[in-house]
Amino acid sequence: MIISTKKLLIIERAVELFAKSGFESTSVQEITEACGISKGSFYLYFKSKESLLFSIFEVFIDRVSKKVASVFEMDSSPKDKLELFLCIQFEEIDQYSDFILMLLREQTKPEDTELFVLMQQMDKQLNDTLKELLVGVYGITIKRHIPDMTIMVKGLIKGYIELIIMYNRNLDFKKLANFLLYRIDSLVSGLTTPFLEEDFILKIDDKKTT
Amino acid sequence: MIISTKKLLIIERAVELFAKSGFESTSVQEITEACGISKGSFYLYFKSKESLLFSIFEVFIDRVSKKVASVFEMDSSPKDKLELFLCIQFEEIDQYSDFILMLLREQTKPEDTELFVLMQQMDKQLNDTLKELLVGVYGITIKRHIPDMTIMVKGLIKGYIELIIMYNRNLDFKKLANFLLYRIDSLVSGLTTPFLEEDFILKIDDKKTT
Amino acid sequence: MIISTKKLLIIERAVELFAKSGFESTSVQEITEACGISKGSFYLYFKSKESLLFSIFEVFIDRVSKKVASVFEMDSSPKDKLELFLCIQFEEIDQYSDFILMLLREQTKPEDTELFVLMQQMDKQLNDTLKELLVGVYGITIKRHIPDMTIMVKGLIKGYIELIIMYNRNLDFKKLANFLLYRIDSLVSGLTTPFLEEDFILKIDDKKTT
Amino acid sequence: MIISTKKLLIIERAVELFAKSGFESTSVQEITEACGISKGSFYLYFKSKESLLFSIFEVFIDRVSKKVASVFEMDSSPKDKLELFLCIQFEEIDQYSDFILMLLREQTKPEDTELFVLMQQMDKQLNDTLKELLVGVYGITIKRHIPDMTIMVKGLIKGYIELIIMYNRNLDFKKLANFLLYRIDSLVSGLTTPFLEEDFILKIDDKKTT
DNA sequence: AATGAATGAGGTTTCATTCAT
DNA sequence: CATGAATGAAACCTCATTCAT
Repeated sequence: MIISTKKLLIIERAVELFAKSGFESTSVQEITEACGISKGSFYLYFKSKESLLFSIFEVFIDRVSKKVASVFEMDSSPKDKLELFLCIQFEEIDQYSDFILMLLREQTKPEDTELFVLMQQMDKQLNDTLKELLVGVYGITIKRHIPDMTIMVKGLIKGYIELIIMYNRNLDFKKLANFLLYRIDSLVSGLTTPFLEEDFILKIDDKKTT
Repeated sequence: MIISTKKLLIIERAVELFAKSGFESTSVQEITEACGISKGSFYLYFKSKESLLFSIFEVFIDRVSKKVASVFEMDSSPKDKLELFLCIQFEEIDQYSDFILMLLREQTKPEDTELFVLMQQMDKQLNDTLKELLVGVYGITIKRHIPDMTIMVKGLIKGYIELIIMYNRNLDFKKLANFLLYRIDSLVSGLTTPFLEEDFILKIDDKKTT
Repeated sequence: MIISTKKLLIIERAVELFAKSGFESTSVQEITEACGISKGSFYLYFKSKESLLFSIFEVFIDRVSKKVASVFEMDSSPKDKLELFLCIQFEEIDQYSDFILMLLREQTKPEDTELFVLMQQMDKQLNDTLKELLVGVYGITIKRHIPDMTIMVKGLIKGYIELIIMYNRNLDFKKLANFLLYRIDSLVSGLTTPFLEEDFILKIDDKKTT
Repeated sequence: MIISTKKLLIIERAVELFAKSGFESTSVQEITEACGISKGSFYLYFKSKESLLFSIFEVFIDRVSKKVASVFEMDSSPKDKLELFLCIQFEEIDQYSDFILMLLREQTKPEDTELFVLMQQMDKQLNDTLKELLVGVYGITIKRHIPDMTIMVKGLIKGYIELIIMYNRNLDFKKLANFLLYRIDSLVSGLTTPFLEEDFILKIDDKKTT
């Protein structure tokens, strides 16, 4: 991931503009104007408007991945790792929140798009990470509940992220992560029969990678 | 809410197309072709492309509202009502799922749009309903946890809805609702100190209505 | 000129609307709405939107012609007739002023249009009338000056009509006609060499009728 | 007033087309075809079709203003200046005649349009110029007759201009100006009681500038 | 590397007119 | 006589992209 200064400039300005008005509604013209460069120059750095979106996403994923990786390299208890992981989700998404909101809104579905693939890879990565963390914390007995737990933990995270995004709330991420840790505990302790089959997530993620 | 047959036809086809390709990326041309009518006819039934979006939303809200209202009128235990409520969310959103996904993706932010107002009203209504149901089930001692519980329950619902939407999974909504009912039980029983203040949701919803 | 009640209703409402917004910018829809009839009905009475314009013009010409004819039938001095003629011009055009203004603005040039022909016939009629009146007042010696005098008298009339039209001024038409009578006298008394050839107007009007 | 070559090309071709078929009836398509450029290019030079009209008008006013200004700077008798002024009116309007005719026909009334304002400013300027010239030639005793004289002189000019415009007559402008100079003399010498009040024009022009 | 003029396909919308009822 | 749903051509305008300089 080596990116020229100019390319980064375009990415940064574009993130802001996309966040404000959406992808379709932001013209290349507006982007180049915001960068103080010519329209022609844009195509020197990006093959198309869509490829810019792709680059933005790449940069974002790169950042999150690095942070998550650092969590695993740390020498702390599984629970602390899970808590840290939750915290990172909030921190990162807080920074890119407007852009993420745009992505949610605009990303056109076509399942073959490069961008879509990227999003799915990211989701799979998130699923894997969560699984590892949950098994780390609750032992292998949790395994049959992984699909449900993954969905539910992601749901809880999303619930609070929406608050951050939609209402620009400044929340104490550390406290929130700690709070959620105990909610996850509650959920786990109450589990009996899983709703989803054990290999549910697996199946989905397999579809993604093939 | 009386809607002519033709208008309803357009709405239905449009929901499908919007779901597939997004709002901006679906042309009026495509919609009318899918309906087997002329481009001019479209504007007989809708003032503009955007007003179609508005109508779609109205129809959706109308349907959900009626169903939810029927839950409250029923003569069953609070828990059954909550379970039924969860079930309705899944059923309804299953039907309109693709369209909802599109809405999430495309709805341009401007906070003054009629459409945006409609969405917020719907959210407030959802919050109120949830609150009433939760208090019904868990008593007034739950009150200080209402903001967190609202966010979390909505998060759990969203988690599974995403499954439905993204992967077109046919799930057993009744079983899912029952499953979630017990998860909510677990969450409630583990609650200690709230993360959000008691009047948090209130504040947000107030901002919406003023 | 026998016109059905409904047809007259449409004509009247259309005159108002055309005057307000112009011909091109007034839709048949608006006209029929103003009349409280259906769009289909319009085409029962008029072959097309343009034919409506034609009808309006016909009605207007019919009115002016009748009034002018009555002047000639009167038993008064030539000068009084000329004065009366001037007065009629102001009165009539005052009534239809807004519509006339629209006509000036919008009438598309194409020299073959029925409407254009009608306008030219009307102009020729005006020229003939003026000629007869001027010769009546100033004798046959005025003949060589008829082209110039026609142009100039029409110019003077137009100058004041513009005042009426553009600024909605309520002027005393009788006084104005009398005032202009003396101006015409001044002009005639000062004439030496004509600027236009004697048969100038003739040539033009001939072109019109062939 | 610096205008790019291409912009000027569009203006020139547009003037011709507008003159032939009117503003509303001339499509941007037709204009660009006449210029040998693409539809998209048009919007590189003009924000909208209406703004083109505005530009055309600006160019025209600019030209006339410069010519009129040069008359005042000349070192000749007042009468010669008036004659020259009349001549310029005919010359300029001859060149833009068709377009002017279109303007008369199409300019939609709304009194707040930028274009409308421009037209009124131009008229006021014309009134002021005429007043100055008339006072220069006939002395201050003419003052109480200025409103009537302004209207009438403008009427006379218009009478002949219509000839030029409607019938594409090539007239000898110098001879015509000289001819009209004597007609104005006649009119002035015959004046007794004014028809319009002395401050009439003033009032109107005041309304224009406020 | 950088420009910006030029393109043209495609978008939304309007509207005069027709025709089955 | 009357209706109003339906049509489809044509209008204005936007925008991603290309290319000669």
